[in-house]
Amino acid sequence: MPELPEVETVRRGLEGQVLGRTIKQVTVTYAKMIRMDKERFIQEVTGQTILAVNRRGKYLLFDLGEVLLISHLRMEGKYFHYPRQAPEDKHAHVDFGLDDGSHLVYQDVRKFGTMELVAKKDLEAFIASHRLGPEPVAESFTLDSFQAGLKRSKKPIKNHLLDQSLVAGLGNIYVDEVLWASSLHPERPSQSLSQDEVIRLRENIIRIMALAIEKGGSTIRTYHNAFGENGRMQDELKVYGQTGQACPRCGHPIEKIKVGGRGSHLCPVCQEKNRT
DNA sequence: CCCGGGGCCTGGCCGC
DNA sequence: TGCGGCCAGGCCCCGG
Repeated sequence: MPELPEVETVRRGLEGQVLGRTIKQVTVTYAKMIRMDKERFIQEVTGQTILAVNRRGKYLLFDLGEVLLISHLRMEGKYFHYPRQAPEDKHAHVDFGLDDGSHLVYQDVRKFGTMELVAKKDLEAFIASHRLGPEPVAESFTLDSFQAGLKRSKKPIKNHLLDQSLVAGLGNIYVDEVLWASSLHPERPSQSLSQDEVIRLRENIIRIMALAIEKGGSTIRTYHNAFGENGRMQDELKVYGQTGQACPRCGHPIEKIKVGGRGSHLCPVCQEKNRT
């Protein structure tokens, strides 16, 4: 489940392998993941050079000059880069043949990932239409806008952080981690947070996302080697996947509950629900 | 407007 | 052992 740190790790890997390469040929074997006409996608991508590999939230942005190829890995999407022909793989859905004879392959067991082309000038509109909040860095993710967004909503804080609108990039793992670090119960209504709690939460989001990027992301369930799957952040996780283990802060066993239909790990003592 | 639930997918796991 | 059923989960869409 790639979240922002894992996508950033993938981005860095891709940058090292395909930057400056020209796409000579594209093969799409699962058309539904291309969110536009498949033939038009192939036609527009073929012959373009990868000028940069950027990222916004959990989206990868391949800069092809006039257009951006926007790729979302969703749950299990992965990129593989082969120096020659790619091996047969029933989970490989898109194959980009590059001008040095190498192949960049998108592989996705669950077929949830998406690819689309967006004109570079329409990037801001794309971001706005997807209600994508700021990157979780201090300069972009301001206390004022975060606080204002929380004040307007009764939504449980966990659901609110997952919807990407207040801040981009958090998924189920890192939301559980930042809420634990902030001693906040995931079901606390957004608007019930005190100013001190909002300040702490924001700082923990910025800190934990930066740490996770530095650690190369988390490797939770490895099926194969791929970009971004050599992470070390899993060793730093305090609550995610730690059901029954002692809370590192108070020693009470970590519990797993459902919040908004999602598995949520928490310490019921440190993250008491009925607090200010 | 908000919220909840279903759909998209498939492999792994559980229980019988 | 085999198999049915359920779960995981980001995001979108629909209905209330």
